[in-house]
Amino acid sequence: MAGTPSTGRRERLRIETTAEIKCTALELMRSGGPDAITLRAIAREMGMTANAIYGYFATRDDLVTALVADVYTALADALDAAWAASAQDAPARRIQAWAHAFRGWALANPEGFRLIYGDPVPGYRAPEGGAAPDAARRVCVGIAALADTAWDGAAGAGAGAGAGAGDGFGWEDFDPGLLDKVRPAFPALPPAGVALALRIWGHLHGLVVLEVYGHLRAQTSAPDKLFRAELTQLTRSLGLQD
Amino acid sequence: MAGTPSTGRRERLRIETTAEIKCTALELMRSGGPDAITLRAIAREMGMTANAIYGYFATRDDLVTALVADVYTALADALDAAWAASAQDAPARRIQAWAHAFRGWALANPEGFRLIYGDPVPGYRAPEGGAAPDAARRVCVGIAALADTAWDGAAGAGAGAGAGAGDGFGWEDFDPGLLDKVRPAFPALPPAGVALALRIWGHLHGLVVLEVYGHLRAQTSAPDKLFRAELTQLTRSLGLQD
DNA sequence: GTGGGAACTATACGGCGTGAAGTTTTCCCA
DNA sequence: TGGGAAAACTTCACGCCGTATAGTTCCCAC
Repeated sequence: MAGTPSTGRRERLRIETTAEIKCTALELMRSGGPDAITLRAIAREMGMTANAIYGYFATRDDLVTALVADVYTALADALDAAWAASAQDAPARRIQAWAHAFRGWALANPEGFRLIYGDPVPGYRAPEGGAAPDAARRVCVGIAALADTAWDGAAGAGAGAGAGAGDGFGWEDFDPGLLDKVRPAFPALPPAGVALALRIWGHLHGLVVLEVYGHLRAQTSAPDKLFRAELTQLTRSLGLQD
Repeated sequence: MAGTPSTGRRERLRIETTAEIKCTALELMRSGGPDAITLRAIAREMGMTANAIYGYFATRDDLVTALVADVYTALADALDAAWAASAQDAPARRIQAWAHAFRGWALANPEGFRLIYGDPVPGYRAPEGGAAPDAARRVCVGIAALADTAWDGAAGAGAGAGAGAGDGFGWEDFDPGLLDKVRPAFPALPPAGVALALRIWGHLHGLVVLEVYGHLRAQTSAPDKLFRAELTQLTRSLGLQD
């Protein structure tokens, strides 16, 4: 009832204010794009002075970094949830469910998508470590699960077709931090499978980013049909029955 | 000798100054990213006042629009040149040459790539018409040429595999302005072929944009190998001999 | 109840896009 | 050849931004 007794009123307030700052920033982003994330605007919204925020984030970029981490984590959560929800389905359906969740999230949160994958805000450069790379790896592991499912569920020849272009890959081609998560989870997945995962990532990301940034809409009025065709072709090339 | 007599000294100077503004802006972009494109910085570099630029571009966004058009045109030129240079090669090699030209241009001009395909500059929103959409369509037509080559050079079954996922597309699914250029140039290409072109665009764009924005490098140390594998798989799935 | 530290404000600096007004330069025509 | 219009450019101003510094207020532990 008393909550964690180790945290006094002081730190609780601090945590709440920190959360409010991030929440306000996300609201501003949703209504005005990532560019609207402004210390002064946040402070205005919260009835504070811009400088007060410096008590919670050393710099504007630190705040943006925290937002990226939060949003990226939300995306990873959504993808994991979609994956888990389709646990009973056939491999092809699972992959399609995951991909639709990806596109759906991006279209529902275009500003968040730009924040994560685009140039978030004027001079922002992402720092080295932190929570955002973790979320990125979670997404990659999720795609590796797709690849593993394909490897598993495909006829031998089918998997060969999907992997055929992956010859020549070795574990040394990939980030150790990624492999630390991928290899234990999917022991049967060879290096070529990880390469396949990254290529699938590229396929889906490409179509979605073109759509979110409006480049696709200029050429076609049916991006959803295009995406569906892409998925059909993807599962087919992986040798999966749909 | 006298040049075009219809243009007096006045307009010639005007054109030169306009070019110098754009050139200076591109230099700033190359050295400091798209964010460095600043009226004041350009003016400083040129020994002028920031407001003087308003005599040439009504607004900063207008300048950015002009830059986007120029850079996009340069990209389209590079791609067309690569395509023309491989005219004697087999379809698979031509497609690979085009794709490598695309990735190569992006890696050589990452700032330009971000300018075209990302969030160029704080609050910038692309206008409706103009030269940039033209260049975009040129690129799309180039990819349609890829698809047409595949349609042409592939065995019937192979083309069927590539197009299999394209069933259900009609001409009404695509931008009339795009079709105006594509259909006369490639009369044999069905709607599914245009869909295939857009999907190929998505594939390549996805991998390249992930690489340019650093998301791929975090997961693999061999993005070039990945891209090559992608192309091998692409030509294979199109039923082309490499 | 008092000292210390955390939270916050006030003020300031330089940089940004942009508008209004004023000044200089250039060109064209009477 | 001179005068007036137009173009090119500068100056000043406004409100926005991130951020540094210094000062103020208030809560909590001793």
